[in-house]
Amino acid sequence: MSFTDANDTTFTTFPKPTHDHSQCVKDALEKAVTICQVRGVRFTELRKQVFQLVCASHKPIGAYDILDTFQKRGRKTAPPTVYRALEFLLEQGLIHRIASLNAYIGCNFPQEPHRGQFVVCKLCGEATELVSHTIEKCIAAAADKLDFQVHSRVIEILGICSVCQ
Amino acid sequence: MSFTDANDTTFTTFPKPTHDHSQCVKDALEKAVTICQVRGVRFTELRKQVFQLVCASHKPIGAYDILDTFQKRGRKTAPPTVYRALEFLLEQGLIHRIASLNAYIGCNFPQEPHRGQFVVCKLCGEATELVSHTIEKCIAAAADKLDFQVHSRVIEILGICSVCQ
DNA sequence: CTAAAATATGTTATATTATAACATACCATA
DNA sequence: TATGGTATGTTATAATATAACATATTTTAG
Repeated sequence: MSFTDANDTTFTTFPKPTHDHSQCVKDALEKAVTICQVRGVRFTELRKQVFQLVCASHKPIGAYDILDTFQKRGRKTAPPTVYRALEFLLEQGLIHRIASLNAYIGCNFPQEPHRGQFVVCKLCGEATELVSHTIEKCIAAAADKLDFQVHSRVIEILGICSVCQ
Repeated sequence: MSFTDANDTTFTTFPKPTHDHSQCVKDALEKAVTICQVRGVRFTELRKQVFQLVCASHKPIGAYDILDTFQKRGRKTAPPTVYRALEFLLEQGLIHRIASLNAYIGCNFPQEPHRGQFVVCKLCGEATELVSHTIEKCIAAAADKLDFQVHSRVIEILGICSVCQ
């Protein structure tokens, strides 16, 4: 599912339409449970449900989509409930926020702390995560030159994926 | 004001507090006028005013800040007026949008089409633009690997600038 | 020069995304 | 089992952005 190229970039490929997605969500959830256990943080039922909704597709999902789903399921929910769960998941690195879409996506490498880099298809909405050490290095070098302390980065590549071309 | 390093990255330095900013805005405006003339697009009074407000500082500025300024000046203005001017300026590459801040900043290299990369200080709000060809190349390589057509990118580095440390 | 078309702006209303502030519930542990 | 910390519920509102339609201005073709 993920591989590393000559440029030292780790990819997840765009998910094949054929892949077993329910398994994919199950795995992610299991991983997340373990991570939270190890860290001694509380992966509550609410947080689990939000996490599962975010992971329910490989398309970034909006906070209000999550809200709508909860409401359709008959759970009376207000925005802060969703946003607080998202905040927790972001802090734990279990999901990422795509700033250019105001949307959230499950993280493919939750074990290791890292800054995600994203490739997002403007047509189908599918997104995939990269971790390019070359880009990291290049940013680090530039920051160093400017004597700038990097706290976080937003790297998002928008365009058309191979399937949609 | 701008220089290029060994990594093939063009920087604008964070603006010195001492620099002659009114001159800086004047220059930017002049450049913009020329660019629009050459392209045969209309740099109307409204667009000029919005451009000048965006360039009035080196901090990214919000659409509603611009709106407020217009209103304080006695001009009755509604959001679409501002957003349409911003849209024009973005299309012409005269300004950039900082997605992680929902804010807009003047472009330092408006002549050449390029994708800006930004370094933004979370304390003082000052921002500076990079154009790193290494990052470009790295992204291009990754996109190529994924058979992905790149339309646009969002690259934003957030942290603390040298002055604020 | 003028009518028609294209472009730009004004105006009203509303959509979308996100947070503040305070109340209540739950849970770990001493 | 009281207590303090953490999580969630609830109400209201802030902040950002766009839709839809009306009017004005500019450009161009005849």
